[in-house]
Amino acid sequence: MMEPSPRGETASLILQAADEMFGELGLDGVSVRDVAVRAGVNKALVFYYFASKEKLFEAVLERYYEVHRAALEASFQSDAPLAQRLHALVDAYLDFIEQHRRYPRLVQALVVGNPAFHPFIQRNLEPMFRFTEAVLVGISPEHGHLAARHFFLDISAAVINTFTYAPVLAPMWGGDPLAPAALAERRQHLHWLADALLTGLTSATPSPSPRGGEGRGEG
Amino acid sequence: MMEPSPRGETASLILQAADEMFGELGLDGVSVRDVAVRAGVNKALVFYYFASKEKLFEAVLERYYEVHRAALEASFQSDAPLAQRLHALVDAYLDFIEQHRRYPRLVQALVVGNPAFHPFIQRNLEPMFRFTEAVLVGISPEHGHLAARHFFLDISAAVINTFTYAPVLAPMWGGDPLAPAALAERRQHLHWLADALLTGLTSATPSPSPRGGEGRGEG
DNA sequence: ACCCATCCTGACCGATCGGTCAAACCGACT
DNA sequence: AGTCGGTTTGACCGATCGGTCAGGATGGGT
Repeated sequence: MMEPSPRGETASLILQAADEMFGELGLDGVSVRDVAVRAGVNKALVFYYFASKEKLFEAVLERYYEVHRAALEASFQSDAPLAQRLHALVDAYLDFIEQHRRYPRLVQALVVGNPAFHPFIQRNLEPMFRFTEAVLVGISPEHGHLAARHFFLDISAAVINTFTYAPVLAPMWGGDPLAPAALAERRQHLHWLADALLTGLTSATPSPSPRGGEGRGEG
Repeated sequence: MMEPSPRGETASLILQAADEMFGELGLDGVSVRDVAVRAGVNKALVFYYFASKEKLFEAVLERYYEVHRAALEASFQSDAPLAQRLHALVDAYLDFIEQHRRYPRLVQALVVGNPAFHPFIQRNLEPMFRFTEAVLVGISPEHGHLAARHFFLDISAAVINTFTYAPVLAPMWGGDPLAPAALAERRQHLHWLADALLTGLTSATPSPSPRGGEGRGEG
């Protein structure tokens, strides 16, 4: 180990350390000192390469967002049947998170955290939103309670909360919800969920209220 | 309302201030000094009534959990049709959060935050989990990808993420997703979602794979 | 040799944090 | 009058935080 740090890699050492620590302990759970120590690097170097702790955090996230976006787009085949495209979308999401377990905690913490990050999140989330929206174009109405945006929210919530809630759900789940077998079952369920939504959508008659007497309208 | 003072007047002043501030800025975004100032009270009094900042945070959450649990249970009518019971459950969840807008941010931040809180969350979440599970008993198999636990996760995720993601979704949503009209639409969608899941469940044949060739099976 | 830009260091800063403490306050009871 | 328990105060603590700075190394170009 005479030359542990090949030149020019300092920034990525810091980025990697920040990735690991932020993903486990959150933005406020980690100090710049911690990151520097983990990276085996002087603390001042963190500020040399990244303007601030927040910028470092964003740099970590930006990397994830890029890969995530690419994974979603790669799953897209415009000529495949709709159900298959939806399954592919769910799989792409699941696969990506399985390979980047720290990602969901990072984004979730970011969303409920400092509002100063919201523009950053929006900038990165919007492409994925538009993309998922496009999959349902033609099948889902543009407005109303069956619009694509609702399904984007349903599905991404079901996927991401699988991971963020896993640690607290474990006792009720009867074992770790992120164990391979449990995760495979969850994937199966999410496929089933996509099918159920699709069936509901395609068989939906234009008649507005399928069931009587529970209109709760706007307040 | 939300329970009177647990002890004297001062303690509930602190609790109320902590509620407001934690709900907006999270555990780490608020200092004990901030809470004391907001409550118009000496900082040392916070530690006099609550052992630590974390205990104060838990006290805030515990109050919410109690009301939430009560709201869910109140929505339960064992003799009503299943679909109606599910709608009532969704409505109870939505109504509760609408009336306590800070709650979802609090729990979400708690889940992705310090793991030391996990036992606390589990203690409070489990009753609601068991309760929701009971609604589907008989209709949902005990094991496998259609077990009740999956639906608990799907629905609670769809409901809670409606609120936690609202601020970042606004630009894509075309307006505030928490505006009364948007929220009413979301409620309609969630009812539709519950119906779609129920339809899928009741019409499900015992045959395991409804569609060929994409088994990603258990690992 | 010199320069210069990049990379790196360790010491340092002011601010803020959660938490403690001894003392003071205060109404009720004897 | 005294005193006693619950309540309140302000000063204080050590630790840690994000961030800065002056200057030391290093290496390639001239």
